[in-house]
Amino acid sequence: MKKILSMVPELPRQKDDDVLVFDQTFDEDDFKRVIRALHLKVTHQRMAILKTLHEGRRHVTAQELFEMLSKNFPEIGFATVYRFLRALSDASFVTEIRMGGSPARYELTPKSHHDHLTCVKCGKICEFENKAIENLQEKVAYQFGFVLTHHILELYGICPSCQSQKVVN
Amino acid sequence: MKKILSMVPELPRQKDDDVLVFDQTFDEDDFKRVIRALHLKVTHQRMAILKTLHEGRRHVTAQELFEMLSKNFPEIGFATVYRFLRALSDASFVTEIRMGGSPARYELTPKSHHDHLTCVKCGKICEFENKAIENLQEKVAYQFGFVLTHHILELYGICPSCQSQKVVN
DNA sequence: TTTCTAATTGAAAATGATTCTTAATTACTT
DNA sequence: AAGTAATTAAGAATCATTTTCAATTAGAAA
Repeated sequence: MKKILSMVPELPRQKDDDVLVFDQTFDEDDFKRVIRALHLKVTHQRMAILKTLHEGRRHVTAQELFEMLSKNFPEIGFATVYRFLRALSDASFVTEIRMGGSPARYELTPKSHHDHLTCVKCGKICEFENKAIENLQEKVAYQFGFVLTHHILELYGICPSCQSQKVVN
Repeated sequence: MKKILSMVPELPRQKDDDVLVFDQTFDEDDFKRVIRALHLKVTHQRMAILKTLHEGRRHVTAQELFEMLSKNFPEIGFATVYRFLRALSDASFVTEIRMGGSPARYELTPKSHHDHLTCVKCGKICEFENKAIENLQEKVAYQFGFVLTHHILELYGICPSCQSQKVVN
């Protein structure tokens, strides 16, 4: 039972409702189950994509994923990668993160939902979960008569190490 | 083929820290001031872009803006629109909203910051401001040692009128 | 006002991410 | 093992956006 701690640069001070998020682990059979749940056939390519998403770095772009896959799987096409990522994210098995105009990044949807705190200087991504914020979001939606389906919360700022860097321009 | 109806569809129940947001008004001289503040020359095109942004619908795409401009200004090119929107948003005079893979939408940056609540069925956009959420965001950033620069909070859900619609599919 | 020059423009080409099309291959029936 | 519908790789197509470039223009200087 391997726990993956994604790119958190330095241990933040933990306090009340902010927690680090860990991924669950999957084996081959889980992947097959995921693919079948989408009413799709189990192919080498799809297995490889899920495996790579699971084992590799978090928050990868479709291009990065394609390049990682190409090493073990030279004949894979990126249309296949995009196609399957699309299917996975439509069904919420992966989560798509979009920032600015840059390419979308993908990760296996973590069990417990989390949001991102990104450094605008170095691009470091921290993850957090904050129930208090989520409760307030529900409250806002309720006031407008909406039923919430999901949300995107992306915080941007300057991380500790970039703060202590000299401004060179 | 989703129509985006901007502005607030029905008056939401107002409660404590959620408030509707209204833009300030600008005149020609204000526009000139904005352009000069960017160290750019005052041109017909730039004046027209600001005017249209100010008078037209909120949350327009560059294409929509281009089409609105074309009516009074047939020879304008969309490179000009994109170019100036970019300059304006780099300097935070306009705010860029990106959702999913669809084209960016722009609005003159409102005095008071607000976030969006979007209906996933009809695309209706409501705006809200919630200081309590923003305070919590600062708190999260502080816990990670970050200094916040900005944030994106997009809530998605089903609006009252779509909730009461029969499911056809 | 006229002159000058660097900034700006429109048009079209270029780019980058993503999606579609195709004929060939493959997974899962029967 | 055979049949067939789904899937594939490759590349073309698309879509939003950016860049290029020669021609025009804003605004400083004379």
